[in-house]
Amino acid sequence: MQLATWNVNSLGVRLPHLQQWLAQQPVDVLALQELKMTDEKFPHDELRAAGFHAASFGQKSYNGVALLARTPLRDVERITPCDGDDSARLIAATVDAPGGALRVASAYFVNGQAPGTEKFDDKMRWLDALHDWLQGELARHERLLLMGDFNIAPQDADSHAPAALAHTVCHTPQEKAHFARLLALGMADAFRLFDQPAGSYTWWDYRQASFRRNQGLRIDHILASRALAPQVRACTIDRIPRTWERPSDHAPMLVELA
DNA sequence: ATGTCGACGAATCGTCGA
Repeated sequence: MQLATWNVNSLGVRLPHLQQWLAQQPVDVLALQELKMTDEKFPHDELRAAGFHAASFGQKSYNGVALLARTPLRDVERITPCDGDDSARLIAATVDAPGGALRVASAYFVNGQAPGTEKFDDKMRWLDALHDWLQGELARHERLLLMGDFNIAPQDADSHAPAALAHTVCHTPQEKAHFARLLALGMADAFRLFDQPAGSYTWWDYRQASFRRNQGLRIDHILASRALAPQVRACTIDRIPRTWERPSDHAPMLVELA
C-alpha cells in the first residue's frame, strides 16, 4: 500500500500536475496541502475520473487541505485545533488497509514567517494545539499516519545550510523541540527509518535557482504511530514533479506500508 | 536581504503570504 503527501501550492494551478502524477504513480492515499481554494471549487469530478474519493477542508486564498483515497474515506473530520485560529489546516479520515483500518491526517502547519514576529508566536501556539490533538487522536486510533507540510526541518541533515540558517524559520530550537514532542507521543519519522541520500529535501525556494543547486529543506513529513512503524517498508521523495513546467515548490513524499 | 510564485482587489500593478 502506497501513501503520499504533497503541498501543491494552489490546486487550481496544479490540478494538471496532480493528474499527471496520479496517472503514473500507484498511490492509494494522498494528503494534499495548500489547496488555496474553497470546497465549492474542489475538483471532485476530475479526481473521481482519476479513481479517487476525496474530502477537502478548503478556504479562500490560503491554506486548505484534502485527503484522496482509492477506497471510501470514513469518519472525516475537519479540525481547527487551535482556539481563535479557524484556518483550514487539518483533516483526518479513516481508510481500509491490509492490516486493518488506518487513520490518516493531512496537515498544513503554520509557516511562522520569522522568529520574533507575531506569526511565529502563532506557530508555537498552533504546534502546541496540534500536539494535544494528536495525543487524543492516537488514543482513539492506534494505527495512524500524520502527513503534511510541517514547516520544520527537524535535523541538520534536513537543511542545505543548517549553520547559516540556524536562527531562521523552520530551523529554530523551539520548532525542533515541537517536532520532538510529536515524536515523543510515539510517532516515527518514516523517512528516517531508512538510510537516505544526503541532500534529501522536499522544498526548494522558487528564487535563486534553489532547485537546480539543491538548496532545499526537508519540511514535509510522514509520521507513523508506534503500532504502524513496523509495517513501513520504504519512504522516498519524488523530485520529478519539481522539474516540470510551473511546478509546486514542494515535492511529494511517499511511504510504502506492508 | 531576496532575485519567485500565487491569490486578491481593483488594476493592468500593489500587497500579502510563503
